[in-house]
Formats: sequence, C-alpha cells, structure tokens
Amino acid sequence: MGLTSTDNSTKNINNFKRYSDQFEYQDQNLYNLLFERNQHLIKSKKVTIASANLKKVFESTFKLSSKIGFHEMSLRDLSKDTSLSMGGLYSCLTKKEDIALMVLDIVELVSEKNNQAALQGADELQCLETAIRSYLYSSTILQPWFFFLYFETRSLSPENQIKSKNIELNTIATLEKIIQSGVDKRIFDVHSPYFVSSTILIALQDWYLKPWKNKAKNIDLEQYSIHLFRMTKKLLKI
Amino acid sequence: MGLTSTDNSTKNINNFKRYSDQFEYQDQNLYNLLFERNQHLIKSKKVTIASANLKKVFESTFKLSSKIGFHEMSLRDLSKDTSLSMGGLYSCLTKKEDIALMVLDIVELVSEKNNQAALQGADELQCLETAIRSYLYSSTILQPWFFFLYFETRSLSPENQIKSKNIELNTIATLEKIIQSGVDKRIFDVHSPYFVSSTILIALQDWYLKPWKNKAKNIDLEQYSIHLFRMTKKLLKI
DNA sequence: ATAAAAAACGAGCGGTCGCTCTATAAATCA
DNA sequence: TGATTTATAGAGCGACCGCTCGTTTTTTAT
Repeated sequence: MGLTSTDNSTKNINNFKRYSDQFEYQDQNLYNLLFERNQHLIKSKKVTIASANLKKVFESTFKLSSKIGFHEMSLRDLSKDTSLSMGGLYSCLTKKEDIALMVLDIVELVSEKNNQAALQGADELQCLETAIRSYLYSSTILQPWFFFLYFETRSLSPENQIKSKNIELNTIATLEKIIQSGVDKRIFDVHSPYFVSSTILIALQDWYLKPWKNKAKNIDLEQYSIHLFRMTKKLLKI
Repeated sequence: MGLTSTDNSTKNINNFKRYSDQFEYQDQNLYNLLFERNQHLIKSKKVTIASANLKKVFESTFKLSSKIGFHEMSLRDLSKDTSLSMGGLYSCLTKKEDIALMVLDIVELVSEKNNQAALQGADELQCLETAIRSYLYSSTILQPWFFFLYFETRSLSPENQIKSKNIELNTIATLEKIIQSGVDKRIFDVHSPYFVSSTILIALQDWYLKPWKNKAKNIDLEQYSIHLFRMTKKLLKI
C-alpha cells in the first residue's frame, strides 16, 4: 500500500497539473473570454483595460459576497474593494446582475466541457474517473465561481435559475448514462444508477461548497478524488 | 422482492407516522415553543396572539425568501404576505435578523435531539438507521426551516455562522463515532469513517435542499431513506 | 504639440430599506 | 359600563441602495 499509494499520489498530482496546464478558463484568458462573450454589456473598447477591470470586479465580488451574500454587497463596497470608481465599475457592466450572469455563463461552459470529456473514456470506469477528476479539478481552479453560482442562483431571473439547475441535472444525467451503460454490459452491479449519480454529484459539490471541512481534516484534492473514486467503485460493486 | 419490499414500505411509512406523531416541533407547539424561548424579543404578552403572528411570519418568510433570498425580501413584502402591519410584525420581532436567529435555534435544537437519539440504538447498524431516519423525517417536517438555515447562514453574525456550521459538524461526528465503533468491533469494513459520514450527511442534506430533484424522479421519503440506508450498508461492506 | 477619443471620476437622483412612534382599535378587567 | 391594558395600524425618518451623467484625467493618433 505504501509505495503504490505514493506512486498513485504522484501520478495524480501530475494529473491535476496536466489538467490545469491545458485548462483555458483561468487567469487572463478567462477575463479575455468574458470580454469577448459580453461585449454587448461592456463600454470599454480595449481588451486589456476591460479584462483588467473584470478581474478586479470578480475577485472583489467573490471575496465580499462569500461572506455576506451578493445582494448584501453594495456597489459602493465593491467600488472600495476594487479601487474603481462607480464609473469604472459601470464601464464593464450595465447592471449589478450582469456579474451573476457572467458567472452562470462560465460555469455552464466549463460544466458542458467536462460532461463532453467524460463521455470520451475508453471504458465506463475510466469515463467515471475522468468525470470525477475533471469536475473536481475545474471546480478547484474556479472554486469561487462554482460556489457563487450555487448560493446566488436565487438572485437570478427564473429562466436563468432553470439554466443553473440544469447544469446540475445535466451532470447527473451524464454520470447516469455512463453507469447505465456499465450496468447493461454487466460491469457494474447497482440498484439505482440515478441515486449513485446523484450521490457522486453532491460529493463533487461538497468539495467546492465546503472547502473548510476538508481543510480541517487535512484532506487535499488528490486524497479527496481518491476517496470519491474508491467510493464510486464500492457503490458499483467493483 | 415484490412482497418484501411492499412490507418494508408499509412498515416504514408507519415509522414516519410514528415519528411525526411524537415529534414535538411542529404546528402550534412549535410556535408556542418559539414564544417561550424568545420572550425577550417579543412585545406581545399573550401566547395565542404571539404564536399566531409568528406562524404567519415564518410561513411567509419561507415562501418569499425561498424564491428570492432573505435579504431581498423586504419587511413590506412580508407585511403584505402576512397581512400584518409593520407594527404587527414588530410585535413579535425586535429586528429582521431575529427571524433567522429563531430558525437557527430550532434547527439546532432538533439536530441535537436527533444526534442523541441516534446514539441510543441497540447496535451500530441500528444507530445508523435511526440517525438517517430521524434526520430525514425531521427535515421533511421542517423542510423550510432546514433549507432556510442552509442558504441564509451567511446573513448571520460570525458567531452564529459558526453555530450553524457546527450543527453539520456535530452530525458528521455522531455518524463517525457510530461507524468507528462498528469498525472497532469489526462489524464494518471501511477505509475512512469520516468520508462515509460526510457522504451520508450530504445525502441527507440533498433531501431537503433539492426536493424538486426527487419529485421529478418520483422518489418519495420512504424510497429515499431505503436508498440511503442501502448505500450506507454498501459503503460499510455489510 | 495638439486634437480627438477613451476611461475614470464621484456627487447626486429617485427610490426603497429597516425600523420607530404616535394614534387608534380591540380586549380585558373592575 | 368605564378604565386600563394590550395589540394593530401605517405614515414618516434617516440611511443607503443601484445607477446616471456632466466633468476631469489619461491615452492615443496626428
């Protein structure tokens, strides 16, 4: 167990590094992408300036709203924390809600990519491992984004609330499809593919919703993904 | 499978009925208790009037805030929905935050009772079943209360946020204690008692946080508790 | 160096917030 | 019934909200 575990751990850390290296939705890339996808909302003409302001806006929003909530955070709070004036804020927004909309946009985009990637595996078990790892990795890199969307979905319009819920349902459906395929091939033995899928999903969410829980127990990303994949195999009687 | 399942189902529905019949934190009892425990906040002198107003206040709060959030719900919204005047509202509150504090109080109380009850079982497996059932049953009866606390913890003061988090941690610790005891007696075979406990807890939370998910799949309370207990046994290699 | 364009600024607007407080109505007691 | 307590009513208060817009500063192009 000792050596094997160490080897696995090293391999898996490389997995995260590899994922992170090719993950396009982070750092300056992310804000450039936000600028491109939301030019209709943004007054600034130049990418460099707009995306620098967007960076400030999102970093401060996540910092402030994670403590007190998005609605409780005033634009004056945000102005102070970003050291942008009101005018500066409104050069990359048309209204406060735009912030939440852009978060929805990004999380939706990343989740769809993850679901697509999960279906490319060589076999069902590998598909599940890919699903788990890519979801954990992307939600680690974009933790504040995933966290924000979960807790602020209610401040979106009804149709965007549905969009947000569908992100979760689509991921469950993807997992369920993989598991059902394994059941059909008699690789997996499971009572309810849906219940297992749902359980995996909430464990994935727990990682980015309550990071303090795992920090307190000294469970890091790699340990968590190993735990979760081991649990998945147990639930599938592998 | 057919008959046995039906028998179990019937027995378990009786379980919920039995639990519900002796569950003291519901209906008028609940609001009388709230009155007793919060007299320092309440101007009304008579229980009947105060608890009738409290009932209106909480029912409307849950209705309005579940859609838009607690902070976004104004006291004028609440006044309209309860058909109480501002004066009427403030006869059983000193400030808006009191509503959230009383929810915390009740959920804390019920959760502690559940944890105590879980430790009284004849053996470890029965303890776990009791824990799962009492948590599911109580959070079904008090669904809006549990839901509210989860999503509005951030609008509490820092020390009350800690209280709220500790409700979750105490339940995990209770489950972990039971599982560890089973591991020590070699009844259970499990890699990480904490991870299993945490998984059970988030599945319990999923029940009251996302009722629409299970409604869409036609999974009722009894099916959910059977699913969850079956999963628990699988994770413990029973 | 100068003119034009872009970005940043922040006081101020109309509106809503949580909450108070006095006036009124209802219930209770004598 | 009249006196006294208790409950309800809702206009009004100061604070703060999201957002605008005329002005100033900075950047860019010539």
